[in-house]
Amino acid sequence: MGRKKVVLKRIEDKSSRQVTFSKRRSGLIKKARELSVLCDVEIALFVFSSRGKLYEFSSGNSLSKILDRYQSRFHVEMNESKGLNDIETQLMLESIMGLHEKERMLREEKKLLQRKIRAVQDTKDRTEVVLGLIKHSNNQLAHPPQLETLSLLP
Amino acid sequence: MGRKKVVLKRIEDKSSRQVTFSKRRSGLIKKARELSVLCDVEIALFVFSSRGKLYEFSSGNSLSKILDRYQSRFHVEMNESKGLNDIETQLMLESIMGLHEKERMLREEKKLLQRKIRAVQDTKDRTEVVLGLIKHSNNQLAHPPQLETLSLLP
DNA sequence: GTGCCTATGTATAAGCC
DNA sequence: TGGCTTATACATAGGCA
Repeated sequence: MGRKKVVLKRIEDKSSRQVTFSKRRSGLIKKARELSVLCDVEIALFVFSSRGKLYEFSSGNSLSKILDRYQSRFHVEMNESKGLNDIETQLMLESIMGLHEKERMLREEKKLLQRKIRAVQDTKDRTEVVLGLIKHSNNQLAHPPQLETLSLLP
Repeated sequence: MGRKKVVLKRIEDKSSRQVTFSKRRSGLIKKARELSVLCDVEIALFVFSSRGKLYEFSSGNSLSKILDRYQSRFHVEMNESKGLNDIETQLMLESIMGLHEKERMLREEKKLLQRKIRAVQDTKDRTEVVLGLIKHSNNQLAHPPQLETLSLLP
């Protein structure tokens, strides 16, 4: 799927290998998601970069429900100050908290972006209404509209 | 990739769903294998059919090695001496994984939204250029612009 | 269900910023 | 660096046997 036929062998050039990894990894995850949705099956996919970073996809219907339940129970336990004092466990907790915070912030950003889209769309719509009025008005007054430029409009 | 564009939604017809599952499952596994070879990375893929049958692919290293790596990403030792039992620790790790995935997906959504904003802004800009032309043209022809409506514009 | 066929939609190797 | 574009290779939906 590219300019050249690909040979199934480790790509030796580091840069090309990185680019291919990035492209194919996202393609693979996309296809995993499609398969899980189209065929209503559960899928778990783990991809580790050579530097150890993990990229994963999991459809987990039942799994995610279990996790949600687990997470809420987990927060309750936190509030009740159950004895979780092991240093590594603490680090893990902070990791979870940090991720929840990140998620919250990203959702905020998403809301703002969507609001912005609506705003821009609104002014665009109003502008087009005005254009419609102008066009109509020009026709009514039998002015041959010098407005071929209108064809520029989407 | 077929006679028709596919809609990302569960295929309701059982027979088609089964055929698609079979085709796409092998395609997915093939691509997972290609990625692992071309980019020299480790991959584990699990697909559960709706009847519970497991189809899996995992690159070179044994599954257990990959899972070990998955678990050790947060420097957590999976043993009884750490105060949490295996199930709880496992669930917590999976919870972290889920959050990472959420974060990734939110970032992607954000990118898409920003792209959308740019697109809408572009058509808006073009529309306003046209309006400018019209206004100019009307003035040139000494038509008192019946265009107070223009004040609606931002 | 199983396998091929082929038209068509997708993924992606290169290349250009 | 990462996005975007283009030409091509690939995957696969719908058919048919």
